[in-house]
Amino acid sequence: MTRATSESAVALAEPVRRSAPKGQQTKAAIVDAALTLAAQIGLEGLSIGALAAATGMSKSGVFAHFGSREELQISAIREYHQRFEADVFYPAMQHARGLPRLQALFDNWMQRTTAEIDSGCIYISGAVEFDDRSGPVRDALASSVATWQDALHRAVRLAQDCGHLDAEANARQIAFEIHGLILALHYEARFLRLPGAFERARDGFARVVQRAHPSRPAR
Amino acid sequence: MTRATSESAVALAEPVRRSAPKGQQTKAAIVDAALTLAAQIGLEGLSIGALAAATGMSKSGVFAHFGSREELQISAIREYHQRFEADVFYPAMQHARGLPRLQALFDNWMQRTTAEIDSGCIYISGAVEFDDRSGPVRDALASSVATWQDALHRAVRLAQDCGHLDAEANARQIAFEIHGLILALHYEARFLRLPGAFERARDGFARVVQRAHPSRPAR
DNA sequence: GGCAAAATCGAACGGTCGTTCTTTTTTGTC
DNA sequence: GACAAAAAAGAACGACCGTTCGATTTTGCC
Repeated sequence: MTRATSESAVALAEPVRRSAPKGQQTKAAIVDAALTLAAQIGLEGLSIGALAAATGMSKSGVFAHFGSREELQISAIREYHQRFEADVFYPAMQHARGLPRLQALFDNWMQRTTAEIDSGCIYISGAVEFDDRSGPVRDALASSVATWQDALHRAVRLAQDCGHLDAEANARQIAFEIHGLILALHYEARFLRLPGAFERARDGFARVVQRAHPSRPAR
Repeated sequence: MTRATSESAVALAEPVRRSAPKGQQTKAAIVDAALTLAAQIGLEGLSIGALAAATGMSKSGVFAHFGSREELQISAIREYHQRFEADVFYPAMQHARGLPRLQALFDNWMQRTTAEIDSGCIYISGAVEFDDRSGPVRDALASSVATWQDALHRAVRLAQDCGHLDAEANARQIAFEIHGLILALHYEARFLRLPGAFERARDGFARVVQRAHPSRPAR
C-alpha cells in the first residue's frame, strides 16, 4: 500500500519527534524480549537463539544489533535499571522528604519485588551469576546496584536530617537491614513459595524504622 | 608394589570399617570436585566435561557414576547439606539451649557464609537458579533449605521457651529477619565486595535479639 | 593365577551455543 | 522509480553440551 497523504501531514505536524529509524525500533523490541527472558532464566540464560525465536527474527539478525552477547546483556541491564528507577525511585520522590519518602521507596521496592515473584529480579539473580566473575557485564550490574544503594542510603540520611530518624543511628546499617528484608522476601516467596513473606518484610521494615525512631524509649 | 603384611594387620584390627569399594571411593571424589565447582559457578554450571577434567577421568567414566546430570546435581546438594549440618548445626547443639544455642547457630552460619565469600553458597545461588523451575533437583534443594529453616525456627522457639526471648514474639518473623541478614551479608560481601558487611550482619542479629528480649522496656 | 564383575575409557550421536561470513531484502532519500 | 545505505536472513564454523554404546582395563574373590 502507498503512503497516505494524511500521514505526511501528521509527520509535518510533529517535525521534531520524527519516528525512530527502523533499526532502533527493532533493537528496542529485542531488548524488551531480552528483559522478559532474563528475568525468568537469568542473564546467563540469555541466548541469541532463544531471543531470535521470541522476536521472530533470525539469529544473525538479532546478533547484528549488539555485536556480542555481552553487549546484549549490558543493554538488558541498562533497560532494567531505567524501569527500576521509573517504578521505584521516581514515584517515591513525589513524597515528602524524610520518612514518608523512605517509606514510599520501600513500599515501591517491595511492590516490585512481589510482582517479580513470577518473573524474577535480575539485580538479585545477576548478583549470584556474576559474583565471582569479572568483565563489563559484572561492572554494569554492580554499577546499577550501587546507584540504587546510594539512593537508598541518601533517603535514610535525609530522614535523619529531617528528624524523622535518630541522627545517631548508622544509616548504612539501616540500609543493610532493609536490603536483607527484600532479599529474604524474594528468597522465601519466589523460591520456597512460602506464604506471608510479604507481611514479614513489611513488619520488618516497621521494626527497623521504629528502632531508629527519635521518640523511641531509651533502652 | 605388593601389599605389606602390616596393612593386613591393620585391616584385621578394624574389621567392620573395611575399605569402601573402588567405585564408591571415586564417586565421593567426583562429588567433592562437583561441590567445589558448583560453589563457584553454580549448580547449573556443573558440567560433566569440566568435572572429568578436574578429576582426571573421562567424561563417560564420570557420567557412569550418576546416570544423569540431574542425579549428579542432587548428589552435590546432598553432600552440601551434610557439610552444612556438620559446620553449622551440630557444633551449635553443644551450646546450652535457648539464646546461647541460637547465637551459636547464627555465628556458625555467618562464619560459613563469610568463608563462602570466596567460594559461594549453593543454598543461595541454587535458589536463584531453580526458583522458577520444577523437577527433582529443585525439590532436593528446597527440601534441604526447608530442613535448615525448620531447625532455625525451632531454635528460636526454644529460646522463647527458655525465657530468653519474649514468648509473644513471632518466631517465624525472627527467623525471616535473621535469614535476611545472612542474604544481605552474602550479597554485599560476595557480589559488591563491600567492607563491613560482616559487622553489619552481626549487629543486625544483636538488634533482632534485643528487640525480642523479655527484659526490653515496653514501647 | 584365573575369572566374573565392576569400573573406566574412547568414539560418536544430535543438539545448542556465539560468532563470522555472504547474500538478499528493506528502508530512506533524491 | 532509481539507488545507496541499512537491516535482516541464511548458511556455515568450531566448540561444548549430555548421553549412548561397545571395547578395554581394573578390581575383588575363589
